[in-house]
Amino acid sequence: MPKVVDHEKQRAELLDGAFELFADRGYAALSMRDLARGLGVTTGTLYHYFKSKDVIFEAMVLRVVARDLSAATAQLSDDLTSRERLQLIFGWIVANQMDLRRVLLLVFDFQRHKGDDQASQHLVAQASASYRREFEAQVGLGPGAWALVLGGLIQGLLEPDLDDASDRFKALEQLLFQGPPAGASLN
Amino acid sequence: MPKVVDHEKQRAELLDGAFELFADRGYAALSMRDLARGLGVTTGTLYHYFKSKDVIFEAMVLRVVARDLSAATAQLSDDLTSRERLQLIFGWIVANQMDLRRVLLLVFDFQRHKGDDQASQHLVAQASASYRREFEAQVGLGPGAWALVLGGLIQGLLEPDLDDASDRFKALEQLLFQGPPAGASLN
Amino acid sequence: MPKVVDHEKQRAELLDGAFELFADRGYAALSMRDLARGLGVTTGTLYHYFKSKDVIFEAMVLRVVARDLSAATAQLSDDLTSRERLQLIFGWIVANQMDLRRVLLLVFDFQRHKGDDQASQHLVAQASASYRREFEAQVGLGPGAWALVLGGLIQGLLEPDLDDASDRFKALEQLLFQGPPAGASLN
Amino acid sequence: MPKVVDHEKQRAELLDGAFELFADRGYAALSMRDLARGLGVTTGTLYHYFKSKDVIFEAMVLRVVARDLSAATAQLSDDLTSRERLQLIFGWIVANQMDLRRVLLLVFDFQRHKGDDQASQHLVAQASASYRREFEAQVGLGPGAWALVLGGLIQGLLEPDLDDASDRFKALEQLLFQGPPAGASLN
DNA sequence: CATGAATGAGGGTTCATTCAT
DNA sequence: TATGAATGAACCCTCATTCAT
Repeated sequence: MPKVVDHEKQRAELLDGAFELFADRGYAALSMRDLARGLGVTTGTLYHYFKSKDVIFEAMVLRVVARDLSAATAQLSDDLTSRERLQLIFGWIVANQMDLRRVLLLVFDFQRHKGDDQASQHLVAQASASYRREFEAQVGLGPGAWALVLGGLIQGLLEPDLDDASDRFKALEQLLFQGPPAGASLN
Repeated sequence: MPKVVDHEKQRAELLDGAFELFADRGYAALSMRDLARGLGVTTGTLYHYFKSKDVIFEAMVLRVVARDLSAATAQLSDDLTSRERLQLIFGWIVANQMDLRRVLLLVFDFQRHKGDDQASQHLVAQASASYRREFEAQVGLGPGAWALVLGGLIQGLLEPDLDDASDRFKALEQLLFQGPPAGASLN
Repeated sequence: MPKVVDHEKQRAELLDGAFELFADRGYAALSMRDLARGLGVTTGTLYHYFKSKDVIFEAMVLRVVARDLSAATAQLSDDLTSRERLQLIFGWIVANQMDLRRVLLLVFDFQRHKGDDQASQHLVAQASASYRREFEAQVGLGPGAWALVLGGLIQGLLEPDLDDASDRFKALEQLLFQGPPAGASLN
Repeated sequence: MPKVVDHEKQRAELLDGAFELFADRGYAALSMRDLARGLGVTTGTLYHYFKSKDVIFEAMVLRVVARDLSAATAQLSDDLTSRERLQLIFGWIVANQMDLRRVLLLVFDFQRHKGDDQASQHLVAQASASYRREFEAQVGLGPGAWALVLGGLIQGLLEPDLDDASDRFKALEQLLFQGPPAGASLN
C-alpha cells in the first residue's frame, strides 16, 4: 500500500511547513490561502489531506511538541550531576529560545481558539506535562523549578529588549542551586 | 445641549465591559458586532467613542494594567519586611490568578495580531515592565524573582489541573527566601 | 419676523461654505460629519436648516450657478466689438478656470446623483442654457462657439498637464474669428 | 484540473458587464454587491478576479477606451481627405454619443472619488490623451479642434433637449474647415 | 436653536470551505 | 491526486439620519 505511505509522508511535510507559517502569524491571522501558498500547494490540496484548518493546526502543534521534547533530551547522558544537566538544558533553552517562544505562543493561540473543546485543552495540558516531567526527571528538582523556566521564556516574550536571556537563565540557575543572593531578603 | 452623557465616563464603562468580553474570547475571535451586543450598544456607538477595534483594545489593556497594579499594592504598608510583602503579593496573585491569566492571554493575543506594529509591541513591553518594576520595588529582589511569578501563572494556564496554585506559590516563596530544599541537587 | 431673516441668512452662509467643500471632494466623498466640521457646526445644526444631504447639495449647486453667471457678465459694457467681448470673457474664464471646472464637476456629480429626477435635470439644463445664451448674446456667435468654451474647460480637467489653458483659449479665439490655420485641411 | 475557465476571458466578460452597470449608476453609487448581482456572480468571485473595486474600474476604463478607439478608426482608410475623415469621425461620435457621454461621466466620477491618488489621475489623463492624439492624427488639425469635440459632447450632457447633436457637429465641422460664418464677427 | 449620542443598514473586503473538472 | 473557481457569511468600519436634552 504505497499510496498510504506517500499520503502520511505528505501530511508530515505539510505540517512541518505549516509550523513555520503558523508560528510567524498565528492561527487567526494566517489564512488558508496564505498557508497553501506558503506550502507551495493549493487550498484544494490542503483540504485533500486535512479536513479543516483546525485539524491542521492541532496536528501541527502536537507534532512540534513531540519533536522539541526529544531534541531537548537527546544530548543528556546519565553520568552527569543534576546541575550539569540543568546547565545543558538551560543552554539548549537559551539557544532555542526563539523557537520555544513561538511554540508557547502557538499553544496559547490554540487554547484560545479551542476554549470550549475539552479534548483539545487536554492535549495542551498533556504536552505541557510531558515537558515538565521530563525536566523534573532530568534535573531532580521540585515543581517550582519548572515554573522558573516558563517564566524566563515568557519574560523574554513580553520584554524582548530587557536583557540578555542568557544572563536571565544564569541567574535562575544560581537561584535554584545556591538560593537567593545574600542580603536580598533584608527589608 | 446634547444628550447628557459624560463622554469619558462612558468610555471607561465600555472599556471595563470590553475586558470581560475580550478576555473570554480573545482579540481576533471577538467581533465588533459581538462586542457591541455584549456591551448593550450598537457598533455605531462603539465607533463614536473609539476610532477602531485596536484603539479599544489598547485602551483596555492600559486600563486593566493600571487597575491591577493599584489593587495589588493597595494593601502594602511601609513597615513590612520584604518577605511579608511577598506573601501579601503572592496571596493577591493566587486570589486573582484567573484574572491575571486572562490578561496574559490577552496580551499574547494582541502581540500576535499586531506583530508588525512596533507601537503595539511597545505597549505590551511597557505594560509588562510596569508590573515587573512594581514587583521588584516591593519585594526588593532581583530580576529572577519576577520570572518565577510569570512562570507560576503560566503553568496554571497550561496545566490547570496540576495542583493548587497556592501550593505552587508557597514553594516559590520558599525558593526565593530560603534557597532550594536540601538534597535537591544530589544526583 | 427677524427670525426668518436670520434663518435665511444662515442657510445662505452654510451653502456658500458647502460649495468649497463639495467642490473639493464631490457629493459622495464628503460626509455630513465632515461637511458639518468644515462649516464649524454640528450635524444636528445642519439638519436643523436642511432636510437632507440632497437638499443641501441641490440648493448649493443652484446658488453657485446663479452667482457665477452674474460675475462673468458684470464687466462687459455695450460699446465693445464682439471680438473684444470674447477676449474679455475668455480672459475671465482663464482666470477663473479652477472655479469653473469645480462647478462643472459638481454639476456632473449632481446629474449622477439625481439622474431620475426630471425636475433637477431640468434645473441643470436651465442653468447651463443661461450661461450659453448669455455667451452667445455677448459675442454674437452661433452655437458652435459655446461648445468650444466647454471643451476648453473640460480638456484642462482631463489633461491638467497638457498645456497652458491661456494658450488653448487664444487658439480658440483665433479659430472663431479667423477660421482654421491655412494648410490645416491638407491631407 | 480546476474547473475549466479561461481566466482572462472571464475577466474580460466581467469588465464588459461592469461597464454597463458603472455607466448607469456611477462609481460611488454602485456597490460591489450590486455589481456582482448585476453580473450574475457573487462578491467572492469578483474578488477572485480583481483585487479591488478600483482595479475593476481602472481595467474597465482602459478596456472601453481601447474598444472605442479601434471602433472609431476601423472605418478610416488612408486615401481619404482629412475633411472626409472628420466627417466619418463626427458621424461615429454622433451615432455613439450616448455611450461617449457615459464614459465621460464615468471618468469624472472616478476623478472625484480618487482625488488624492496620483496614479488614478494619471489613468484619466492617459485615456483622454489616447482619444485626443488619435483624433489629431486622423484629421490633421491642431489641439483646438479636439476641445470642440469634447465641448460638443458636454453640451449634449448639460442640455440634452437643446438641439440635434448631428446639427451641432455639422456646425463644428464647418467652423473647423471653413472658418466662422461671414458676418459673425460684426457687432 | 443647537448639541452630539445613538442607530443600524450598508460599504468594501476576506475567509474557510466546497466541488466540478 | 490536484486544481482553482465559486460561494456567501462574516469581517471592520462609515454613513445619513434621528432625537433626547
